[in-house]
Amino acid sequence: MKPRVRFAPSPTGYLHIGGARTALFNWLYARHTGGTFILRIEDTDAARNSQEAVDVILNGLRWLCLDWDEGPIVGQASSLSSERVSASIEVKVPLASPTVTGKMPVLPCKGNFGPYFQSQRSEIYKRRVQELLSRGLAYEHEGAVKFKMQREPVTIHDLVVGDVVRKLTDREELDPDFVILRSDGQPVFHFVNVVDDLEMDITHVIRGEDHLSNTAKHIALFQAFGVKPPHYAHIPLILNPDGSKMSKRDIGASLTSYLDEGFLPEAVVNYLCLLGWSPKDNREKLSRAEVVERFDLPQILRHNARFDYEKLLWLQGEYARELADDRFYELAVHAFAKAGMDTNRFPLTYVKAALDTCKGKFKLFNELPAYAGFYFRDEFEYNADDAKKVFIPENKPRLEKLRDAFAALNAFDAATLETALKETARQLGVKAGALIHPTRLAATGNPHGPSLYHLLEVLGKEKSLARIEKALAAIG
RNA sequence: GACCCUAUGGUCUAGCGGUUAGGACACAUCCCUUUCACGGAUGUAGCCCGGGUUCGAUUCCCGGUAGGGUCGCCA
Repeated sequence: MKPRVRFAPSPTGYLHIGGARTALFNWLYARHTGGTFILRIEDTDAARNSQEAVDVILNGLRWLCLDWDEGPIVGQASSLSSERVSASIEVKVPLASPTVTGKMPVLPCKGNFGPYFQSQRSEIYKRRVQELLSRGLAYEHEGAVKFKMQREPVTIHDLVVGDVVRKLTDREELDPDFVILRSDGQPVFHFVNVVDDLEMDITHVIRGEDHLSNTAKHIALFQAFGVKPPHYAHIPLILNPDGSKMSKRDIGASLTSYLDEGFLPEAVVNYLCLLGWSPKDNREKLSRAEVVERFDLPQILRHNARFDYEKLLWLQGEYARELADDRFYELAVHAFAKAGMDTNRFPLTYVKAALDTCKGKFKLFNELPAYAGFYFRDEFEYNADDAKKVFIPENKPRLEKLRDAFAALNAFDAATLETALKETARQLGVKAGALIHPTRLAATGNPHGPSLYHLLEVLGKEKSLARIEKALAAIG
């Protein structure tokens, strides 16, 4: 029987990076085994539910290209533009318009085990509570319904951790029973979670280790219903760099923050794979297909891992460098637009030529406007520290001579510019650097950037000379 | 407090009853490039502590310590 695995987030308007990795591991296991990946929305907390909150989850998964076989159908109205989804990865999520009824998310779903929103499954839960009640396995208590928990230790057979014998804590020793139906009539998480897994024929539960202790309750519930519990795999948690628990308000805890910073989803996915899982052959950079092929539960590590932003950034650089041109342009244009720069005002060939000089030289797309903004605006500040160093009186006559040399040029391509600059330096009896640095600052305002000769070629003779002229005036 | 999980350089990890304990990120130095980035080379740095088993433990067992998790009418 093919595995049926699920990711069951609750819509809080926020998708934790750890939750994203849980989704990823579930997805990987389903794809590796040829099983079914199910997305179930645990929206029992009506107060927090909204279409937007559900969209955060759906869009987050779509961004990471984690497609699901059963669950809500994603609409085209998604706030995430499709161009941000890797072209190299087939997205199986069918597109359709979502229907929204009131405040509750009622997206059309696919799959034969629906509904996939817990808010629509109350009848099922009611029936299951009655079942336990009538069989004497649960009882009413102060308006709520409590489940008669066994007092003996429960053995959890975990695919990652191994056999765990969960004994009662001293509190549970006093009263091991727990509430399954609140006095307001709402069933609690432990109960709905088990009932849904049971009704949806879930075979593997892959979730964070924070659920390990509570698994005893879940197993007891399955047994009460006379059903064999699914296989459990508890994966280690993601910690802050300082080793503390990564909670909602910590930097980098939200998946959305990586999208906002201009990370590539393939870099995020690759990095997340490496956190708590290893291919064990010293390889780090792995394509999605390679991970799907190698991924399996026994290779999952047992200890928590700290989030290493620098390593993610390294992977980001790796993937950014080898982006296909079309996608690179799209992401770059998007980054400029986000920074308030409309590159559409410039000829497409100019934009592409400008971007070509930047490819592979920056990592995050959010860095791009600062890195290459000089291509798209003539007004910019000179880097103060660098200006102090290179906009000095003795450089003025040198820069004037270079301006004259450039002005005399017929061709204005990188090779010609390089020759002219080096020849000018030779005549001046100075190192090329004495001309390169002030010219770079004049043209871009920054001490760092694309290759000087190539950037001047893209800028063109007129703009290049104008900027040198302007710098000359600034030197005074 | 009780119960559970975990422990290899700063970080992510490979590994094994006998290894010069391997790789990656980061860091340092050098080369390339008169920017930055990339690439190349070199280097600093590690088996939590204490017992036990064993001819021999980083590896197996026990204890300690540390970190994390769970004990809700939150999910």
